Amino acid sequence: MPELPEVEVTRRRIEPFLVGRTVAKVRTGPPSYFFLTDPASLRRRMRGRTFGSIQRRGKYLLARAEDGSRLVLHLGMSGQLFPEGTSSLRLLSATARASLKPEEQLSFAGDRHTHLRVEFADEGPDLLFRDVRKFGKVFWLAAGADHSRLRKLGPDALMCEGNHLFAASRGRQAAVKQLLLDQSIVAGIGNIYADESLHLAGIRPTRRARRMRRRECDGLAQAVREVLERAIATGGSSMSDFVAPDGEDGRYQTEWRVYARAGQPCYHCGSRIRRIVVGQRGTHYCPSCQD
DNA sequence: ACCGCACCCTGAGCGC
DNA sequence: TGCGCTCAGGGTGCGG
Repeated sequence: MPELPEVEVTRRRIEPFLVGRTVAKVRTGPPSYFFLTDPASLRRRMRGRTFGSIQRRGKYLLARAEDGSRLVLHLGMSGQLFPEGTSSLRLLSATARASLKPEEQLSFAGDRHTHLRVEFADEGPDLLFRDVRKFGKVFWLAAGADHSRLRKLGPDALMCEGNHLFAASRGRQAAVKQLLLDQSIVAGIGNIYADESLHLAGIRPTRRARRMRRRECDGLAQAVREVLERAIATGGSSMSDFVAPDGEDGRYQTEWRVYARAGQPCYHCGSRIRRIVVGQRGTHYCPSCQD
């Protein structure tokens, strides 16, 4: 599931395939809630644009055209953004993979889950946005326009600060983990990095936010930044479907301390990692390191 | 203002 | 072998 590190890795690797290129044609799937801008309108508005930069805000990507209009993308749960011809087995489900010959698995051309394809005026590869679960989002923002989804975002999680977490947690009965997952408080943290950050900070995910002391908020903010920076440096976490635009897997999943490790020993103290549910999310923690 | 929960979707993995 | 069920998760929006 793409969170801040996976989105940032995607941004960096997609940049050379986007910046400076002019859109010749856009192909889309049918209208669905995936398209917050109607696909016909999106195709029309993108044609002829030249992209000047691609930025990230929380888990959103914003590709900026020369006139200040922007293509906004959210990868949702299973979104994949990559140039045509990317070779990765993760672009296919296990069953789809099994039905293909090995040579057909090497280069992905598009399928029914590919909702957006951008063709450019040059000879370079198309850009594809594939999303099996369709929780991703695409919309177009005219120059100077804003969108409620972007307006609501808190400061980027890479800039997470203790005083901000402390202020935001005052009077909140909810678990501190839910605070971290609230994109309007800090933008970019998802389920994996919330659990990982809380373990590094030694704080139990169920701790009521209002009980957090100032010093603990400082420690948690630092842990969030450390975990996210390390995850970016290792190419993000690859589970079933995250694939960077160059087809390479991330490696951070090999460094998970608690996520998906229920029943296994804590690397720090040897206690068995527990799995509980917090705010309808699977939550993993060490009962002895985190209190 | 805050909080719990339903909802959107598909594939994997299970039991029968 | 195959069907039907459950689960996973981000973000929004609803009702309490």
